[in-house]
Amino acid sequence: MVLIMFQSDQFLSKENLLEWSSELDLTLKSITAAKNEVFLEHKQKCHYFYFISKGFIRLYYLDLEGREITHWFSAENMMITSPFSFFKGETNIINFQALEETSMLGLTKAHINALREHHPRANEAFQNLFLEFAMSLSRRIMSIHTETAEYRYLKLLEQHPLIFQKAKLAHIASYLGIKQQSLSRIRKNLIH
Amino acid sequence: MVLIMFQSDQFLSKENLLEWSSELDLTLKSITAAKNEVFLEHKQKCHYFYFISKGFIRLYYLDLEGREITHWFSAENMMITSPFSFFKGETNIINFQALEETSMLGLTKAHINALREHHPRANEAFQNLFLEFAMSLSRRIMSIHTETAEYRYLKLLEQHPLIFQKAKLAHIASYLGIKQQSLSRIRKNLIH
DNA sequence: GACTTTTTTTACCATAGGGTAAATTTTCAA
DNA sequence: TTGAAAATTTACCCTATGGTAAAAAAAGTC
Repeated sequence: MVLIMFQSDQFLSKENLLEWSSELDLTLKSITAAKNEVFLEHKQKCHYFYFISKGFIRLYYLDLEGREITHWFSAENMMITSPFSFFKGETNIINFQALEETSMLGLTKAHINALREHHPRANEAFQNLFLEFAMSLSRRIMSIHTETAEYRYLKLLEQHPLIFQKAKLAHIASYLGIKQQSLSRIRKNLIH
Repeated sequence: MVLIMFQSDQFLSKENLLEWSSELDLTLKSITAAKNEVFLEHKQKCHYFYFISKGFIRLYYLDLEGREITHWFSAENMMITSPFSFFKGETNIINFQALEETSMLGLTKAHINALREHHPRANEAFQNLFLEFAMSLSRRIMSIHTETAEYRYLKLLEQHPLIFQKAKLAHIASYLGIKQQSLSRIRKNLIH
């Protein structure tokens, strides 16, 4: 039903993941996606927790009218999955699209369980990822409920300028919860 | 900064918590709050992960104009805390208010660590709580972005009728992200 | 049961953002 | 470099929700 994306903390770096995995004789899957490729579609099952080594990803779903709604952006050194599918075994409703050529490590549930069991720091790091994810979602709801679209746009621009380099304004508008025309109007009024 | 609330799953029942705690010689704190009492205020530190044995709780924060915004409701057999404060040690920004006479168990971080370490099922259950919490927040953002206020009102009424028995319409309006007058108008338009 | 306080509704106008559609600008490919 | 496609902006009018304030209804208190 929903998806997870985490800003990877200091422990869940590419180097740590590879080192710990090799100690445990685990081989993480290498996954690449071309620019604009949707490498995981809704209605499919999500088999991996993805670590993004390089690239940029947009997660989106379709509303009742079939319009794409961007749910999250995810950059290098972040981890994403579709929790409802990956953890709960249901079919996924989120599309994962690479906005540029992207390379990832794919961790299966077995990989994650092994890492958590044998590396206390990995266990802590995963726990922390979930916590950070939940907190960022809470903050986002609070932001929607107390801030204007204009202010949310400015904050996103300031805090995540990378998104504006990689994604289309249509993607950003739906992430902010408004239509592209409204975002365009907001941008115009700011310049004035 | 933000808060957590979880629908307790089958493992994190009051009975299990008490049984496992007594096996480990842990004494959980008994906490009660009178009707309308704010038992944890913003700017205070949150020392507990609360299990609600009996009662009903509203979590709210103040926006820039000082208006109360309801962030979550929480009923019996659910667990809540302010993760930013409880897990990260920062000061809390959420007010915890009992909407009726409420009794709770207070678990400290030491309690939770001990339970997770010695009871694999408790560990799983806590992991699952975080996951469910994050998924429900994701769903809520998707709902805000794709559904009208009227539809979200009707869905809340259908899925969580208890809230309408315990909370004021002003609380519910701010939870839905609208003003009380707007909720009142929506309700009026539905009746006719 | 009358008074007070709280909660909820109503009204009126203002405003942010949506719907549709077209114009413009940018990007990309031949 | 030019033409086609994609992305972005603009325009016009519409609708949902907000702001302010008052009225009505409900709940609590003596």
